[in-house]
Amino acid sequence: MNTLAEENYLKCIYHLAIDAGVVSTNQIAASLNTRASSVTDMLKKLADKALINYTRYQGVSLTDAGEKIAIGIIRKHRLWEYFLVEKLNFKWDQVHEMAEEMEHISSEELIDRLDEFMGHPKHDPHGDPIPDCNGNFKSVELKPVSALAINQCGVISGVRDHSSPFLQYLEKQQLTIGKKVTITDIIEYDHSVALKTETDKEIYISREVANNLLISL
Amino acid sequence: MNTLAEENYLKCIYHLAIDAGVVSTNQIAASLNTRASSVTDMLKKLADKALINYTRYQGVSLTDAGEKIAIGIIRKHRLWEYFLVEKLNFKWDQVHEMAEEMEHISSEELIDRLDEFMGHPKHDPHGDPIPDCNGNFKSVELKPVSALAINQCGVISGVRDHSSPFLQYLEKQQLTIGKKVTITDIIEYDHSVALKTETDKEIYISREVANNLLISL
DNA sequence: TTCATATTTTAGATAAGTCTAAATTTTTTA
DNA sequence: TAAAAAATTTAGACTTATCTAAAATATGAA
Ligand SMILES: [Mn+2]
Ligand SMILES: [Mn+2]
Ligand SMILES: [Mn+2]
Ligand SMILES: [Mn+2]
Repeated sequence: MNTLAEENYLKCIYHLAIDAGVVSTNQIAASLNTRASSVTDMLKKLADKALINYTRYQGVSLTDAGEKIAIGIIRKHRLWEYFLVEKLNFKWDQVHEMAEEMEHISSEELIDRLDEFMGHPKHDPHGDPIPDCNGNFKSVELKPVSALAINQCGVISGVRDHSSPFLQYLEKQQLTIGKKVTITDIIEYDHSVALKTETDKEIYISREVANNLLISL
Repeated sequence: MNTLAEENYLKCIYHLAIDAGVVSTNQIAASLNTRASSVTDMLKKLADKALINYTRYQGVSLTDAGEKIAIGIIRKHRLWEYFLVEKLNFKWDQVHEMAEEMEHISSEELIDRLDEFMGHPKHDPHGDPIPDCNGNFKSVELKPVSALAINQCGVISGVRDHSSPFLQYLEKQQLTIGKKVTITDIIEYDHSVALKTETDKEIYISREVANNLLISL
C-alpha cells in the first residue's frame, strides 16, 4: 500500500484542489509545512504510481485512483473524529490531531465496522460530510455568515477555520453545529455582525468570525 | 517521543525478558523478523536514550524508563483489541494485526478515555492482563493443560499461541476464555488430553494444543 | 586449554523522506 | 518583449531503519 507520507500528500492535494483545481508545489509545501524541493520529490513518486497528474512546472491534480485514496483517508479521519467526540466525550477542538494519526490505520473492515457501530454518521464534529464506504458523499453549499443579509436565517453547519482557539470561542458563544441563527444587524464600519439564536440571545461577532462560520440556508 | 521502530523493539524486549531476564540480539532478531546487525544498531540507539541496559555481546534488559514505555504500548495494544472484539464485534483471531498498528497512536488521554468507555477491562480477548493507567497489573500464574493431572479442573484463562489458526480451532472446539474444564484422561502414548466442559461435552486435544492452552486453577 | 562454531558487532550500502543551495523555468512588470 | 522576480526543479547531503558481508568476540567440546 501507500506510506504515511504519501497518504498525507494525497489528502493535502485533495483539500487544496477543492478550490483551485490544479494545485501548485508551493501550495502543498505551505500546507504540509515542508520545502518545495521535498514536494517535488514526492510528486515524482506519486506520478510514478499514477496517483497524480503531474507535468514539471505545471502543478498537479489527483487521478481517479489518487482521489479514491484521498477520500478514503478523509473518511477515516472524520469517522475517528466523530468517535472521539460522541463516544469518548472529547470536545470538537481536541480531536483533529488524534485523527491525523488514526486516519492512517489501514484496515478497511475496521473503519466500516466503526461506521456501523456509530450508526453511519453523515457529518463529523465540525460539520464536514463523511464519505460512505464507496467514497460517496453530498456536500451541501454553505455560506459564510459574512455573505448573508440582515434578517436572513440559517443553521450553523460548518467552519472554515478548524483551529482550537476558534472552535473554543464558538463553543463559548454557543455557536455550534446545528444551531439556528438569524442575522439581526451588520455594522458597516467594521463588517461585524449581530446574530440572534433560537433562544433570542443576541451575539456580536467580528468580520473574521463571520467569514469562518458557515451556514446552510 | 519514540519512533515506531523504537516502540516495537521495546515491546519485543519486554516480552522476551518475561522468561529470560536478559535478552540476546538473536532472540530479538528472530522475534522481529530482522537481522542481528539491524538489532545491534537499534540497541545502541536505545542505550543512548537510556531505555535499555546494554553491554556489547552481553544482551540487554529494559531500564525502568524503557519498561514503562513498553507497558504503555502493551496497554494500548490490549485495550484496542478489547475494543475491536467487544464494540466492533471482531473475532479474537482477527484483532492482533490491527492492534499492532493502533498501539502506536500516541495520545495518553485517548487511551485513558477508551479504557473508561469500556469500563476498565482487566483482560484482553486472549486473556492477557491489561495494565492500568499507571502501568500496574497483576499476572495470575497460569498452567498449560499439559501440566495438569487427571481430574484436575480449572478455567481457560489464556493462550500461548496467538495465531489465527490456533484461536479459530479453539473457538470451534468452544475452548474459549472463561470456560471451565476438567481433565478426564491423559493418553500416555502421545500425551494427548481429554477434557470435559461444563456441559459435559468431551473434547480431545493434542499435546501441542494442551501446551498452548492456559488454565487458572 | 584450545580450537571450531555460534553469536554479535562493525563496515559499507540502500531506500525513504527530508533539507539547503544552486540551477532552471515561468510569470510579472516595466 | 526583455529583464526582474517568483516558482519550481535539480544536485548533493543528512537521518532513520534496514540489509549483506566481513571481522570480532564468546562458547563449548575435545
Ligand atoms: Mn480534522
Ligand atoms: Mn473534522
Ligand atoms: Mn495481540
Ligand atoms: Mn491479545
